[in-house]
Amino acid sequence: MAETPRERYRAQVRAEIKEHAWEQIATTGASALSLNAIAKRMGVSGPALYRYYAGRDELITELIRDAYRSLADTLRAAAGTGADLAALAHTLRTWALEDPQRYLLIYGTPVPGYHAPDDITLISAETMAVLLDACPPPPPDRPATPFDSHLARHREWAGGDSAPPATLHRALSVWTRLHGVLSLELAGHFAGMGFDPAMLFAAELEDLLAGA
Amino acid sequence: MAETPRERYRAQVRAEIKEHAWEQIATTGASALSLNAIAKRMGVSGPALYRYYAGRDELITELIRDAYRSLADTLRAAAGTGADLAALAHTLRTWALEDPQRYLLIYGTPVPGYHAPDDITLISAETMAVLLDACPPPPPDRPATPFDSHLARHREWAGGDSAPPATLHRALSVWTRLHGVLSLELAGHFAGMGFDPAMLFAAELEDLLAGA
DNA sequence: CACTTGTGTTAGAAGTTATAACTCAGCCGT
DNA sequence: ACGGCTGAGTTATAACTTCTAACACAAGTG
Repeated sequence: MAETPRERYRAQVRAEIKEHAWEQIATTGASALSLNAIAKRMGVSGPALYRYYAGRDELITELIRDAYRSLADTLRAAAGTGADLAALAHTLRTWALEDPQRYLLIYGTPVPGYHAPDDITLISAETMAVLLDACPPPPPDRPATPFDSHLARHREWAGGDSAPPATLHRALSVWTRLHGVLSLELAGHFAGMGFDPAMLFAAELEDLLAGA
Repeated sequence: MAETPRERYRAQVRAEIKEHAWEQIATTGASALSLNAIAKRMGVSGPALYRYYAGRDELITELIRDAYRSLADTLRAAAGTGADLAALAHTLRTWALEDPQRYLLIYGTPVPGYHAPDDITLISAETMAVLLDACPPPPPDRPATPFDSHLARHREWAGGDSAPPATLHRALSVWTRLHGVLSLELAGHFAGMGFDPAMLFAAELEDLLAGA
């Protein structure tokens, strides 16, 4: 390693910038993130930040990477302590509610032109792998659905994993259903409806577990 | 009515502005929508647009309103021709794929400070009402889930509708599950996975119909 | 101890939203 | 039909934004 003092300082400043960026994103949203405002809060002048990030896009990309990383680590840590699918779902929801804008930075509206770097899609795959491992194998008596057979032939995804198509299907259902409830909750679409989103989340989860 | 020529012209220009706005949103996303760019494309100078919209926020609010309106009208029209829940789901998906950014303008990442005007939430309720009407009543033998009983006591939502809690629950499941698949598809999260999102959508829908 | 490297500075270009002041064309009532 | 008011479009300006360029200087490096 041999960290020079300058590298150490550089890393520290980069981290500080990201910290302020998260703070700002949490209050004003990612689209309104301003390098200038961050600089002002750090007591330096605008262009100074360009020594550390090539531009706004690179900073946001780094934040997205960190968000993916945080989610993957959180879920993997939970799985490591023997959490089952239900506990994993709860971990996901807690992580999302902890910082809604962080969740939405990953799963929210994408910028049309933007393409994530390859390493980010790798981290995303890691998250899916944790989810996949937590999905119990399907009972052997259940007939394969059309989507199952489709998955058997089309799975560039999870190449290393030897899970049967029905399990892949299940993981996808878990993912999309939990995301469906979570994203609508975070976006405030349940606001005027009176019920507790946590209970809808629990109901959907219950349904998923019963179906296994 | 008695439309004066000026009112007529004003309405026409407002419509033209929105048209260009949609075009721009489709290609660059809502966050990058620029009044200046619209003005340039219309051959007028920047501040001219402020005669028609008080600012960027008002224009976007109007676009959001139109998006909700379009979705509600589309679904209601489909329901009017006797479409069942499956057909309605297909209509929703078609509408979303037709202009992904329009869907995401409604259901994507919200701006933290933003609160939609009341009339918009009314249109949203209209959409939910269509969905609710298409949900078949639950078989009477099924026991109420915890969420069902929760809904029975907490439903500021759908006050006029006399649907039983189990039907409300079903409508919420339909909404959140279809949205889960759709939003991840539109955001490109299924990109590298190889399978056809339409088939996952169909599988989720099938599951919903079977559960009824 | 001198030198190179990198950090922060100011200046400035090219954008953006938005307001103010002004010109002028077109509608409207007399 | 004609004068006046209303409102549309203009330019100028302020206050922002991202980002580049040129410069000063402090710090680590040999």
